[in-house]
Amino acid sequence: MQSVPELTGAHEASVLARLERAGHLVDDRLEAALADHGLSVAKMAVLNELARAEGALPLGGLAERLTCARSNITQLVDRLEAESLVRRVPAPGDRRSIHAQLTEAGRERWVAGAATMARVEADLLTRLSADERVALAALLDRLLSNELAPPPPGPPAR
Amino acid sequence: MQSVPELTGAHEASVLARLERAGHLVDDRLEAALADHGLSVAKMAVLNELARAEGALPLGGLAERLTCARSNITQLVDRLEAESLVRRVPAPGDRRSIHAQLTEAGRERWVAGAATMARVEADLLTRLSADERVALAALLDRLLSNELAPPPPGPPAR
DNA sequence: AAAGATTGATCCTTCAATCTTC
DNA sequence: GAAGATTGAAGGATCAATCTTT
Repeated sequence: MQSVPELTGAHEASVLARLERAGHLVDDRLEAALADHGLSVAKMAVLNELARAEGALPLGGLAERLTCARSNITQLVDRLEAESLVRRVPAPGDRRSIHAQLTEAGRERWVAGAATMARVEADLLTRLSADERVALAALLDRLLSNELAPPPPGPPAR
Repeated sequence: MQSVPELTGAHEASVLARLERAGHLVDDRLEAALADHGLSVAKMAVLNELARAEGALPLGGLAERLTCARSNITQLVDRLEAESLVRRVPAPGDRRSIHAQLTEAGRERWVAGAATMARVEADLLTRLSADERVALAALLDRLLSNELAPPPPGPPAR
């Protein structure tokens, strides 16, 4: 049993730990509020894209916009279709492709869900002043700048 | 929320959206790095508690420390035990209770995993100065102050 | 062969129901 | 009956393999 790892990590971890907790807090609040409408964050993401598209979208396109695996979309749409919130329609030109479309019920649920999400988000941000929101956004942007540019020197982490 | 609904809405969402993305970024990096050791963030959380405990912990106690459902621990420990990283031992005084204990292999994997996590975390924070880290932590704390005190006036969100 | 979608396996998480022990 | 743990069902996500169409 060698010496306890971390210690130097304590300082760093605390910032990232807060970040994780904050992310989960937002997630949990949204999930809980959407559950009242029989919705979830994952379902709302699909409904959102479909509503913004003002028409049908290929399943692969949905996967791309939500940056997730195509098989994930297959199952998500399965559940949404079982609830009649979304409909699968054959793609016009290409018989390989399948498009997803909002139903009337789906559009109504989306409206309700979007209103709920906006309320939860506004609620969470009441603790921060306008200046603080700007400052937080800026700091997160600097952290996120990492996303497309993994540091050059040495292997990232192994 | 009395002024310009659309604009403030977009503004709020962008801060929260960044928060979610940042949270996922951290998660994904940790998950990818730990995968090289056959570990995951969830498994590391269990290993961490067991290592800190310097002995055996009841499964219910683990669920409490990780603030998750007890059934989650059951399955997590199932998988860890299948890999011989953790061992289930009968609790001394109470025949209802079962304790989990790190094996030697488990302790070794934990050491490797902890080192990897520390590296990933340090790596992610290189983009922020010491001052920025402090500022970010403070802002997140204010956001988190919401956690145990859901605003009193009016129904939270429905 | 490559693109689009699905299926099957696995992991992570929760809830409700169950079983044993207290 | 209540506490501790497990099981079963389900949502959510990923990857590898498969099937159809291009």
